Amino acid sequence: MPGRVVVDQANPGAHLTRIPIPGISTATDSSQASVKGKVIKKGPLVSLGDEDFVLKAVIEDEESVRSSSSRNGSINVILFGGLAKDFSEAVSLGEVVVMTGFTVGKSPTAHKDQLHPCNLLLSGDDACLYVLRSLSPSVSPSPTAPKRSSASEVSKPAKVSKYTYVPLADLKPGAVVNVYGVVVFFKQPYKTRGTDYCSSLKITDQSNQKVVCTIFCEKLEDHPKIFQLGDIIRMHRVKTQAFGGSINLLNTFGFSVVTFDGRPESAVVPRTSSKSFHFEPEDERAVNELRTWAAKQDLLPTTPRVHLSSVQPQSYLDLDCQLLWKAQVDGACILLKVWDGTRCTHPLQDFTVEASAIQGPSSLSRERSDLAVNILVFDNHAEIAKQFKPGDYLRIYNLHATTGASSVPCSSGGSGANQLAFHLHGGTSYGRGVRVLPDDCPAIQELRRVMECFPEDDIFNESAIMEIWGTPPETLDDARGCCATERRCDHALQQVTLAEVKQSVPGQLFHVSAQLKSYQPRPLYQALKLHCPMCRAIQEIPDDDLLSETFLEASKAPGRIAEPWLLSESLLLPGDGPKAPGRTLSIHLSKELFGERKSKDLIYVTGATLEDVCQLAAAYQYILPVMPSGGSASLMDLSAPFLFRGNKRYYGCKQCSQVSVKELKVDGSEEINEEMIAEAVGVKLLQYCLVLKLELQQGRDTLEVLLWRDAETFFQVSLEEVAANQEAQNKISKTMDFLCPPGRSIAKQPWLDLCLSTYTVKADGGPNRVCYQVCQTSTTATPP
DNA sequence: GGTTAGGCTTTG
Repeated sequence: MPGRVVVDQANPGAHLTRIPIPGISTATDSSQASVKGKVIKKGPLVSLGDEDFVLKAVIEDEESVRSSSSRNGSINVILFGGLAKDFSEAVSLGEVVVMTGFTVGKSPTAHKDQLHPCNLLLSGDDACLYVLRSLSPSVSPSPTAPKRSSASEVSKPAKVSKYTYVPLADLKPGAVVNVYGVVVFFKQPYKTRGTDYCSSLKITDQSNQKVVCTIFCEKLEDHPKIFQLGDIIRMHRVKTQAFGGSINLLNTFGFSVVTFDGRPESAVVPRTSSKSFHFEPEDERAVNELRTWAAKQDLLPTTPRVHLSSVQPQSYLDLDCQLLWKAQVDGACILLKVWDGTRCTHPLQDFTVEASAIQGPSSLSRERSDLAVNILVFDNHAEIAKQFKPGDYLRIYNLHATTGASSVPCSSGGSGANQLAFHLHGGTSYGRGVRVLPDDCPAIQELRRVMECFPEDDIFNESAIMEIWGTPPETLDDARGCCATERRCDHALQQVTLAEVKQSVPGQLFHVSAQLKSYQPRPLYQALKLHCPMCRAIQEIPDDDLLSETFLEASKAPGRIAEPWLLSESLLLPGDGPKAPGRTLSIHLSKELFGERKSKDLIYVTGATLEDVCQLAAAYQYILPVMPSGGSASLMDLSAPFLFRGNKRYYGCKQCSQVSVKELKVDGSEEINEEMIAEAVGVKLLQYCLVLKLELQQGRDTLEVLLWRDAETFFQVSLEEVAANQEAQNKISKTMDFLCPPGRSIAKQPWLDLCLSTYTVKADGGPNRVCYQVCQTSTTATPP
């Protein structure tokens, strides 16, 4: 059947010349050729509308992979039309296919994906793809079981899988083996005294033997991704070791690990950070066999998932929740504010933390703050929690719901003997730990369904951002490689089309590949703005002309500053004709700082122009412009920066600051910083943010998305640096020129691999709006 | 081609 995918046909394309993948070139006479390979990548089915589809896959020449290190052993295959659709439905990763009737093209992505310089295009009636499928391959863990092959298997007799898996009861000391198992105990990776993190787990299999495994890896991402008891784990190259009368497993050279959800009904999705891993249809069967077996055993403690609404005092529980904000309490303790969409019915212990110590939106909607609880995370877990970001979904293992007075530094004391507090104690006993769960994992989907009943809060004020521009717009062909950006998230999501993103229910994450058609604002520097973490207002950065005027106005303020804690010195600067009369510039030094030999750290200035301040900033660390107000020092209008440090300018929020210039108290050893100064003068510091509107294009479809919350990750720059120096600004504009080159056709532009979040913005009065945002994505290519 | 840990509740 031409133009279709054919399963189970004996010896397909036998009348044609089989060309090994490395041997393919644009000179190949494709009408007389067939190509065979194993599917090692399978892209999403991309709809072009009208029952037209395209799909990209990568196949690997198994012979050449085995025999040489040739880079040309893997080739991109682009399937069109019904063939793409059939392939998407009928062919699995790891299966071997034979193709005929293809044409050979030049691969536009060869320099990026390092694959074969050509690609194979399958379209039209001549194209045909055959799947070679064994009818009953053996995946018995026993290495001795022979493998039966179906008549459709064209390649020689049955080949034995590259990997054999040893039943846990058959382990002998002093061997390197591959194993499959069900996880019956685990600890999240924890830091050892050595150089590595250690994962400690216990697994079992159909042989009923329980075996302890210890995995040492320096990088957290190389550790087994175990989320819950019952997960299935496959390990390659672990060594057996006798310890305490039993056999343990330890990772060794070339170690690799893949894990799977353990529930029989769930899809077999490998969890791994390794880019190329061995996965055959037999693996899927092995996972399913273990799942079915495990389900019939009484292996796991049947701890139901505990929601905050069903927490019992003095108990230990595992909790799935979302992080709203966090605050460092002291060196060994972090406070996490979390919620799970349910209400804890017990009275809760309260904590107070400085607003400035909070990372994330400290002002939550009523609904959310009613449901949110505090979790104190100690010691080793506090170290891990430092990496968490507001919005992360967390699973906390062996969380202690405790009552009784707490004496942690942030406890606001009070009556409290019956008040409930959540502690994640230090140490790893009983698997105590915490990890971020990927957004697409079933437990998180369930959590989201509950949470969706409560209005969306965001780290920034979304409507403020949407006011800056209008509403998002509307409107595929081609398949391709990538890419000028890469995703930094660890969501195991398939790529989808822009159309699918638009059709989705908000509150989800997607992986897409698209080009950048246009972006705003132009000029680019207008994208840099100021943002208040407290009231979430966003404002423009004033230009120097405006600032000069503000400074000039302030310099005209009458009177003197006579603060008892200041030493003042005035300079009479000569004028330059009637238009530029003489003026007085005063410099004030704090007596305490002078006594602490920190007189160069901070000076207060009066009567200075913007140029004066910039000049003084070269000689002093911090410059704080002030003006007289009834004998005391007062700050200038907060539309101007209230503080300067070198090229850096610090602004305060007009709405949230309660300005009053007080003496800065320092202890001798402490370094002065902008937070301390801001606090001394009652200023709530504004933060720099970058807000870009990107128009993504995927064939004929486009989608407008925002980039702001993760702009620093995207451009890999600090926005404070961008605000202060030209070099950092150039980095951003060069990157944008590279992603969206002026005057170049879209066909020649690079592709971007992106992680997108979708969410609803509550507009005042108007209908709710769905917005899209680029998150956890970084540019990879450095523009020339 | 090599140390770490080797399950079993903090003491906030």
